[in-house]
Amino acid sequence: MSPLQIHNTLSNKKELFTPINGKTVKIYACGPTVYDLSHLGHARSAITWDMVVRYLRFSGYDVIFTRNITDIDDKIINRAKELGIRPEQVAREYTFGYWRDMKALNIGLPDFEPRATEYLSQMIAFIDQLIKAGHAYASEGDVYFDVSSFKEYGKLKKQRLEDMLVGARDLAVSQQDLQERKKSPLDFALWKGAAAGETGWQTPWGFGRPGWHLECSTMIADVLGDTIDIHGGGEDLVFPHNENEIAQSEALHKKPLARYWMHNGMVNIDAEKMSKSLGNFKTIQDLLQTYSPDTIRLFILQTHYRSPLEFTAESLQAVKNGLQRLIRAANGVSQDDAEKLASQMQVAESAFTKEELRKVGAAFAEAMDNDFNTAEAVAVLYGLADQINTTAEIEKRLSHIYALQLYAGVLGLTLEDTSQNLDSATSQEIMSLVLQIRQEARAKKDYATSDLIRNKLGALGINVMDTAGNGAAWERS
RNA sequence: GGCGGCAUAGCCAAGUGGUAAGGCAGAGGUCUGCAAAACCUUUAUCCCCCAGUUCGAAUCUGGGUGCCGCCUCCA
Repeated sequence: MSPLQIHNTLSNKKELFTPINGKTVKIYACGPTVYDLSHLGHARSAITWDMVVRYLRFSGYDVIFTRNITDIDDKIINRAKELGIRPEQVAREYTFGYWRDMKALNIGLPDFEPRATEYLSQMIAFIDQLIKAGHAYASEGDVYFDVSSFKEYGKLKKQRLEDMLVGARDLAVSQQDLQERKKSPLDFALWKGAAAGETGWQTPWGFGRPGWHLECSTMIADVLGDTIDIHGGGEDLVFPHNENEIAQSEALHKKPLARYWMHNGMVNIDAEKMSKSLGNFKTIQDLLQTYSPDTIRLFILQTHYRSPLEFTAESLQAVKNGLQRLIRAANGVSQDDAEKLASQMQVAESAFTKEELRKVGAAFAEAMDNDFNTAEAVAVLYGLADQINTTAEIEKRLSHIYALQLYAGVLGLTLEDTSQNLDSATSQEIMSLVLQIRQEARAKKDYATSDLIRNKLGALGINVMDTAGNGAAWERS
């Protein structure tokens, strides 16, 4: 097994990755709250975990990957009010939207994808256990986690309780009535009371809905177990979300929630974080109008997952241009090669075992083993493209094409050549051009040429029909 | 105010002690009827500034400056 190193937010260091149980790796990543269209920030997060899962599987691990969907939340309820529809409808619409976008971006399906509304009974049981264990208390229809009961609170964010209290003071002033129900401003809601008629569920503590952090703790315990190998999420979730997950789960189970905590960096626009609240986001749907899924993925993977990623149209265009070279190389530069490629992939696969490609594989693995350094891994892909383009030896070309496709695939890049896919407007123009050339041949009484065109088109399933005075019309037969 | 992170060429971006990957853009060239593609050459004596440690630092230490994130919903 490879000597994979992973940066762990808990220790703030790179650590050698060793799974709890042999080759099995249990991963949980925080998914979206479905109240609006997904944007590039969601894409970065999803692509990051997709890349991690793909590489771990490529390295020989059996990965169990779980990603949740938060489908009940204040933001969803507020959105529903704005739109005048039920929260369930909002959640359903944007859940489908998320799935559509993830599929478009070639992101693999998680092995489990629990939704918060499927976990009410488990969440209620979780709260009940926390109360019985003295880690939570009910207060006027709400239930709060007692932060003072969990000594390690703040270990992920690495902030002392006293310092956090200072920070929480302003909030306490602005939300006086809320704070009066809590023992400490740092205590967070496990359950929020709701008025009758609002969306909610009945519990021993009253009618209401779950706090946001609770679902992740509950789902992890239910789907994967008390301690998982890797927990992933956006950097902005470190505090309070992930910190609170740790508090809930570890207070109850007395075991570490996750051994490795991984966090992806934010996407910035004009040096500011892309976020819903700032309104400066680019939706995945919008981006896909202009850029291919591979372009978006390569744009994200050319930066290390923990670094901030600056979004500009220029850099996305630059990636698009660079990707062209990889695609051309991966699909054979000439038509000849493309045809041979299909029939000789077997040859390529056997040639792939040769020594020179071992070095390429080692370079790729070395990059990825270093905390998933995809920027370096991408450089390996470009190196392969150079090799392909500078040799005329067919066997070497094929084996390197095989390697390029293989490693690109580990990064989730398809390198699919869509350069010859024509839209219908373009097809119309081309037919118009062909028929114009044919018309000029007929005008010169060059019937050999005009008949050749008509017969060839006929063989392609296109009927050409000459008219008396309006040139020729065509249709698919 | 507290905590954390970042500063590398025109742009994007790797590199955490051994003498600056890769991509884009630019320049020159080869090939070509002309293009395109592809290929070759070229583009940071230097990695925000100052001081220090070291035989040796973009990489370590200290001090500045600037930017960002979290502390409130957020991938």
